[in-house]
Amino acid sequence: MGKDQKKLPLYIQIKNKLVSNIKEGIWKPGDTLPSESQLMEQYNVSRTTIRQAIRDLVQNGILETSRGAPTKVKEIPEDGLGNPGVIHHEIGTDMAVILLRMEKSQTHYHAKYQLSLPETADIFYMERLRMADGKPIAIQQSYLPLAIGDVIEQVADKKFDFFSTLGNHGIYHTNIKEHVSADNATQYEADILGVSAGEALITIERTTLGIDSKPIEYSTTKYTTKAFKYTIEID
Amino acid sequence: MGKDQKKLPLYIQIKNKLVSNIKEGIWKPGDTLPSESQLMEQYNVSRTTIRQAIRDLVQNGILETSRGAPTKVKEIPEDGLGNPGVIHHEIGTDMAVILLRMEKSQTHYHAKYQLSLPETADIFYMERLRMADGKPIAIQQSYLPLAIGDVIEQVADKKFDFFSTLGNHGIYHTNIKEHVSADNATQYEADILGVSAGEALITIERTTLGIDSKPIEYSTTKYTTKAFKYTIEID
DNA sequence: GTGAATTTGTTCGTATGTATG
DNA sequence: ACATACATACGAACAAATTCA
Repeated sequence: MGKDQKKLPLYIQIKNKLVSNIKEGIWKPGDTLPSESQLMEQYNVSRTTIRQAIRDLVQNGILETSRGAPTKVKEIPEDGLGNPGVIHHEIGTDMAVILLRMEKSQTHYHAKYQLSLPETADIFYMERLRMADGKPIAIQQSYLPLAIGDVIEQVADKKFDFFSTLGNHGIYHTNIKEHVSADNATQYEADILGVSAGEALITIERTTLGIDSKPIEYSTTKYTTKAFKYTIEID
Repeated sequence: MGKDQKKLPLYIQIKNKLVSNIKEGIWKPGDTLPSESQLMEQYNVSRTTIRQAIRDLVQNGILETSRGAPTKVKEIPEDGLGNPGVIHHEIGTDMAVILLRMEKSQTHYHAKYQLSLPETADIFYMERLRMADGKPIAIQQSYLPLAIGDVIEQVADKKFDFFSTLGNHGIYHTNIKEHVSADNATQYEADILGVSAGEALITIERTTLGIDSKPIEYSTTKYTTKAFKYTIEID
């Protein structure tokens, strides 16, 4: 790790140490952190400093505090993105996913650009059909760096949403950028999704950054409008 | 104002007082606040308390601080929503708006519900065509409480985005909820927007809350996909 | 279920660092 | 260069919620 830490404010240094502990899996989602007094001793700083670091991380959605109870590493909600403010809601009760294609590829240059990977790099590619109650609701194409792909390869056909899996491996996301657009379904898409050709679909193009600000996922998902709600709430 | 303030934490009370000053126009966007020491004297609290109140409001996007310089009321960016994270980008250089309809109405019960208004209340209704470089890009229907409507009535056919106007009248928004969906254009919409019937449109349904958590705007906007980008970024 | 210990939340005071004007 | 303003950091005390013997 960079030793430029020396010039950074103390509370930032503490913040980095806490995040490291989470990234290295020493503290997992749901785990409780040492109390503020213990952290004061451990890092030899005042309570003010500890609290400021923790406050920032709570604000970042990494930690969770409540009066009287120990501070916890925030759980990644199952089948949720865990990104405060944006709510994807796929409508249905029995959610499943069908793996259409999965490969390590050298093409997909467009995706490599989004993932800040060199053109020579291999990339993990995945096409999946998202289902609700036995009916298709979306086609999703995901592109991942190989290191990340290895982690979710085993759950690609099981986990509806794989961010929780990543979290369990200490891979967190701090920044998500989504671009929303609308398209008319092609005949191919219409056939797969069971709608009429030309029907309006919602397309979501997503780039997810990890804690170190490097991309960990790029995906394009086309949803049928009937089974999908997209809501943004900002405070 | 409610006198339940007595039981609230001091810094919350301070926060409310600061917000009041802004809402009442005593401090306008761009104005500088009194220094922290002055506020300490004025409200007879410690610097910690003042700073905690200010920190919250900075986080809320109401205030703006920088080292060495006085704290300011944040400006509302012209033609921007000012809501960190969500970026609407209407593509074009010469933006204009055409007022199609404007009235005080007693119907539109659906909108009254969204605005938390009683069914007996009058409502301000407005339908506008948003243009870029002389070509239509969206149809927008806005519903506002009468008090708000009066403020923007004079600029309805001039201001492309009226949030800055509201800000100048001390009306701020702190919470925005948007629902994004896709529709196929009806013949009527297609004619107005100059596209083919059935073409995919992006529909954005928006509810905006003021500082006091009461709705100040509800709108539905249908965009052509060619001239509109919707991006969300969350940290 | 009670009560004591623990833990986070709020608030004061003070001192020093650093950027602005 | 200087005064002013916000940023960081220390220490201390009490309040309020939770946890656990």
